[in-house]
Amino acid sequence: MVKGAQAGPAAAVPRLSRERVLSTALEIIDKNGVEGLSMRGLGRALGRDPMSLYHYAANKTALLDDVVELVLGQLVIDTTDTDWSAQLRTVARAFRDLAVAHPHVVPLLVTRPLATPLGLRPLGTLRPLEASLELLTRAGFSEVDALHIYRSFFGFLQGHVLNELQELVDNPEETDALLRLGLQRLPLREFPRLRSLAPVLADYDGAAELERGLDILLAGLQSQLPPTGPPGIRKATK
Amino acid sequence: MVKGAQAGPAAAVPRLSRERVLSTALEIIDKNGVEGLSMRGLGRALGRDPMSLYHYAANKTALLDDVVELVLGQLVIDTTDTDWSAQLRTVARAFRDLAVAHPHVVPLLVTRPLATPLGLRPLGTLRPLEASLELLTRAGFSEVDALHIYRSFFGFLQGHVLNELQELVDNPEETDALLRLGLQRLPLREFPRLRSLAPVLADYDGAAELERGLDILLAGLQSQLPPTGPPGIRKATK
DNA sequence: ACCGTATCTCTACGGCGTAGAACGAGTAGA
DNA sequence: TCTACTCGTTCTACGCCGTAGAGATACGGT
Repeated sequence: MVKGAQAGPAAAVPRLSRERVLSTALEIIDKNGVEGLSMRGLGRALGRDPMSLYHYAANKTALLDDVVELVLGQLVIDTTDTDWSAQLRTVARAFRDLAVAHPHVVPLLVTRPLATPLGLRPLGTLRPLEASLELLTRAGFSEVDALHIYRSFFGFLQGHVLNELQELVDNPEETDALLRLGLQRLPLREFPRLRSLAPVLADYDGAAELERGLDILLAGLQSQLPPTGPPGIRKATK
Repeated sequence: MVKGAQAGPAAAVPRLSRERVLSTALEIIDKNGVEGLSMRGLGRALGRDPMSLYHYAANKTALLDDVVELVLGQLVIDTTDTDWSAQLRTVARAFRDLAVAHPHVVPLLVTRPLATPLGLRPLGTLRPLEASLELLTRAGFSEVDALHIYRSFFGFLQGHVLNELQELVDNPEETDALLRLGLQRLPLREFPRLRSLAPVLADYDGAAELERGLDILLAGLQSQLPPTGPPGIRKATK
């Protein structure tokens, strides 16, 4: 018998690795949603016994945290950008792009931090926080203010994608907005406003809405929290 | 034999009802989290066969939607308030109070709308939307602007509670902030800012943070979207 | 006394996460 | 060359899960 063993009816698999495990998990989630991912199914997809996965993650919840890391790791923040609000805008767009590219991961994105304590999360999920702090303190904000801004900013982003990715369409083959969204079920008496908004709801533009929100938020931050620190020479917008 | 049948070794149960089913489900979630709720466990808690629950909900996901309705139904909006931004402030505080009272329900609150199309959700979960639209159009906003404001507002609220309810503490019996949050695990080189923020992170004040955020958001909305409609005589803050 | 309906129970199926022990191949030391 | 050890993997098994399908029971109206 050959030693390499590269053949086989189901094509023997090359080798297992953390990367292959996690990216396959992400693929399954992208296709079938979080509920559609099981250790057994993932094992099947990798041509391995489910138990072999426990070499790469302590348990299923840890694996989910790692999937979050895999996605959030793609979010790059340029901490050397001297225009902090422009940089945040760029990050916001990148974050939205990620969410739109992986809508089924969004539940994990917003939900895992409620279960896993900060200090135990995969490092990749904490880098955006560290980088934001770096960016903002370099821009002259105090550490405390930097944290406030980070929180408003990512809170806003999470709220935005949760809004944008809401399930609206009930009946895709219908063309009339009201029927498409299934709003005809709502009692006319109780929900007149909502029903009359059907056409508006039906053509939500996420990218535009994000920009509008950013305008408000960044303007608000700029007026409430002028950079106080010494680092560079400020333009003194105030 | 008696007809009432009120006795029994495990004290026969009075009667099942939608309300009892849902409020027991909520209790279990409050105690054990969403993952801790199973149809079988819920049946056990009610002294009934699990299958009897399917008389009150089509399946488990519908039951979860109904739990969201049970919680969100407690959010009252006074659509007759002539000061829309004050009313939103009140609603914001009530929403936060609900989230703090039922932290384990928050994952459902933010996550179920991603799975259930608008038109198929329990009516109680849509009432805050309808009421907000009513409040804002009465205040003179166009329907479209009212929707925009609703979205920024609830997006902000969701972002806020997700921030506030993040799991931070790793080691509760520790007194030093860094160790309490488990941040000593983070490589000093890569996470200097985050580590130095440990004491600040450790005493997060959710209520105060909410007010700060509301200040920014409401001011922003007020400046970006002055009421345009005709209804009442406006105070013309502008 | 009867029936229809609403409520509830029984049984069973296929799937889940993962504990515990065993296995096989590869590597390093003797 | 033999041996000991490690690492990735697999096998088997346990106790959960959601829920389909069919049947039992209780009850309100006639």
